[in-house]
Amino acid sequence: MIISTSFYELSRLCSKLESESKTIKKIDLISQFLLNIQPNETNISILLITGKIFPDRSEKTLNISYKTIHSLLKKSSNQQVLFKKTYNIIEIYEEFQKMARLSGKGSYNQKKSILTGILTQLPDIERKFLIRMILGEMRIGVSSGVMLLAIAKASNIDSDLIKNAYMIYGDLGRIGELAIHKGFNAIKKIDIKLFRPIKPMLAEMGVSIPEILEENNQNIIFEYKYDGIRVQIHKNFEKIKIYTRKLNDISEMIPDLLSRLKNEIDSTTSILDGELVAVDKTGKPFPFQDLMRTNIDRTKTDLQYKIFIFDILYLNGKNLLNLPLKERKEILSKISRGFDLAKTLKSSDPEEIKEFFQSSIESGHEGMIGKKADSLYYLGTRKKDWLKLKEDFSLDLVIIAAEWGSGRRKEWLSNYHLAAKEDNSYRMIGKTFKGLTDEEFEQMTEKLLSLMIKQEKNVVFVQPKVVVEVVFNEIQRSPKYPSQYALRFARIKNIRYDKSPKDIDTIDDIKRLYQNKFIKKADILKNR
DNA sequence: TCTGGCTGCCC
DNA sequence: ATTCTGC
DNA sequence: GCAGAATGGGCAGCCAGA
Repeated sequence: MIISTSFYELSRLCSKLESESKTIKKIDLISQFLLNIQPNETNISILLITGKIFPDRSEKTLNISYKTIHSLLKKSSNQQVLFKKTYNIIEIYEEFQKMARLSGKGSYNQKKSILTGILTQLPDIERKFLIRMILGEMRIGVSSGVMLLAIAKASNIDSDLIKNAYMIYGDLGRIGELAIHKGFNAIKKIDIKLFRPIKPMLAEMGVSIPEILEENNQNIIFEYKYDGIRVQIHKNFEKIKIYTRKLNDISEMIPDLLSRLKNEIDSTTSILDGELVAVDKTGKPFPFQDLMRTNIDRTKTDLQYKIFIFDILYLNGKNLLNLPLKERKEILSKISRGFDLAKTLKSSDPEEIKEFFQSSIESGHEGMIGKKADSLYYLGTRKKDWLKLKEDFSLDLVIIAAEWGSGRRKEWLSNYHLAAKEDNSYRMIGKTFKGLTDEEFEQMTEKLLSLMIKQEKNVVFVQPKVVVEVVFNEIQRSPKYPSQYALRFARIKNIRYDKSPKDIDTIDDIKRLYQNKFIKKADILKNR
């Protein structure tokens, strides 16, 4: 007789994982669990433990998140349920599938009633983890990385092989199922397949040009870093698809480029890596924000899409991932018949490299990326082999409010509302939670509480006294903040207890910075 | 039919 | 996306 | 050095409710 695993047992595992900090022990717990459940539960258990519900390469979504769950919990908290149902893992998963299939009129309410049904029946521990699964935040210290190791342990297959299979296949649950129940040969067989996107390699943050040169033995290829959407192009003769970093298909966004790719890439089959941007007729790039505005009337602008290709992963049936970058680049330049390639520089002269960086900035781009010339293409991971440098800016701003954190930041005010000066008041231009150490969070919490004016829900409003130096990468148009501006990627660089809020930067300063960026960037509002 | 809120997905 | 922290 | 957690802004698309 087959005994299916209850959702309670899965929740118990999650609970144990939450209280266990050692990675090795987590791996132990998970692999034991995976070996004890039924074969047809492996796939979905892996997805649920890692908070995924649906695999990376999947169009399915629940369209349920924090707000919905919060409102359901408020309503259902006083309902008494007399007959509790016990769910097994598969039943829970079927409910998720059912919710994902719903769409159209009445679907949202239907989803809510399904979810309420489940939530009211589940005991606390199961409810807690079910909610976290839906939110995609398990907070149990297990994401794909640890899960891969657990699968490797349970299947007794080398973890690098498992990892590689996952990065190629894009479905951790299925990889686990194959590894544990079909074994080594099934995993080894997994190879790149056209129109099944693979996880792109990622870059780490770099500090400086000398650091990049030193890190990589001077043997570096530098490349412009374009501010757009990372895209992976799959091409089989006439058929072309474009995928994003998270493996979603965005081919429909750029029909013009598809036909250019047909004509200007000389290959029968290929997979290419690049960045999608929008430029005006002089070649100036539009801000990222405007690249994303796909539903405005484009007939009144001179906006056109471009992809700058910088890598090739596959050509005419051959996997190129294990060729050194410089060889992949050579192949790429051979097959491009006029299609745009990312601008590159091979040099170890710091002065020349600095000029290259400056020219990227002057052309309106984001910065540059230094890549080790003999590095292989590591799927889905950040490696020191690729180091990025971006232009950044800084402002002195004042904290006008703060939000209580969650998880390990529960006891601290950890998310700060930042404001610039305007006349004699302060106008909010964004939030940040980045840049402080635990110790600094602690001190900052104490300081801000001493300046508290009032608390509303999760937000503590304070007298504008604490000045911080905030680093960011761009000033954006904001539809949400009264100042009409917002900072992109804001983080605190320094706490300036020495500085008075009277002397901080002003909304006028910010406005000027915003307008200045259009010297280098294209302006979508110009012709409208 | 319009508006606003929520979610997902880009960064 | 960026940053910090524990392993 | 890696993996995970904690959170940022804007835009499109969908749905509910007025």
